[in-house]
Amino acid sequence: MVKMLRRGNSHMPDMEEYGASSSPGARPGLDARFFARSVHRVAPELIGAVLMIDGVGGVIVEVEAYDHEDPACHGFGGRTERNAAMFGPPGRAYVYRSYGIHWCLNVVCEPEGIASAVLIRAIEPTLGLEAMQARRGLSDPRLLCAGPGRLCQALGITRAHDHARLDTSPFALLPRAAEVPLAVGPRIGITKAADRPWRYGLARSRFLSKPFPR
DNA sequence: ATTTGGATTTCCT
DNA sequence: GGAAATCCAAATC
Repeated sequence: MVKMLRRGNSHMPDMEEYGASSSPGARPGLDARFFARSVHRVAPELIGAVLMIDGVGGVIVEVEAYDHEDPACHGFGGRTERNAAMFGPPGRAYVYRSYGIHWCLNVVCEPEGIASAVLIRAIEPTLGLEAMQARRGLSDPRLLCAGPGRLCQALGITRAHDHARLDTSPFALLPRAAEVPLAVGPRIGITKAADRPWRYGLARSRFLSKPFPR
């Protein structure tokens, strides 16, 4: 399924309103106010945004939403040491260890105390390609950041970034510049609440972790 | 093209 | 002890 995301409508303020972390001459980044809303509104708006760490990164092409009433959400069963960031302020990173091997990056949403987050699942690598290729031991751009574990390896994201703000150094997060064709479908790799269509992607992108069913 | 097993942390029963 | 928001390579269809 493909539809166009509109930039502004009567229910939702324009994304330009949310920028606060501006520096002279730079487009304002997405800050805590942008993320202090329903995770189901935030997630699709992240498609097309640019994520960087120390200048390395690219365009977000795939995310998934996890809300506080969602059995698949890590915060659903209450706070633990691992998921503590999900219960903290919005706009921060929640980084967890997946299958004992990989790191996965989320951005915390909703007002503080409501455990929800957007899992960043894939980006199109555009900035600092050589750094990403070196960390991944791969050259094929299509495989560099196509998956939550892969993109964390490419960007050098680890537990050290858990709780970090995404609107200040070393991170930067810029809103998408224009409308994007959006794909929607069920989330990947979960067993609980697997039917909920809360995976969003840039339609027909070659940099997705998997194509969207059509 | 699709399936399988191994690597290994964190949390829950 | 076992499952999990994963990835990779090897084997088999």
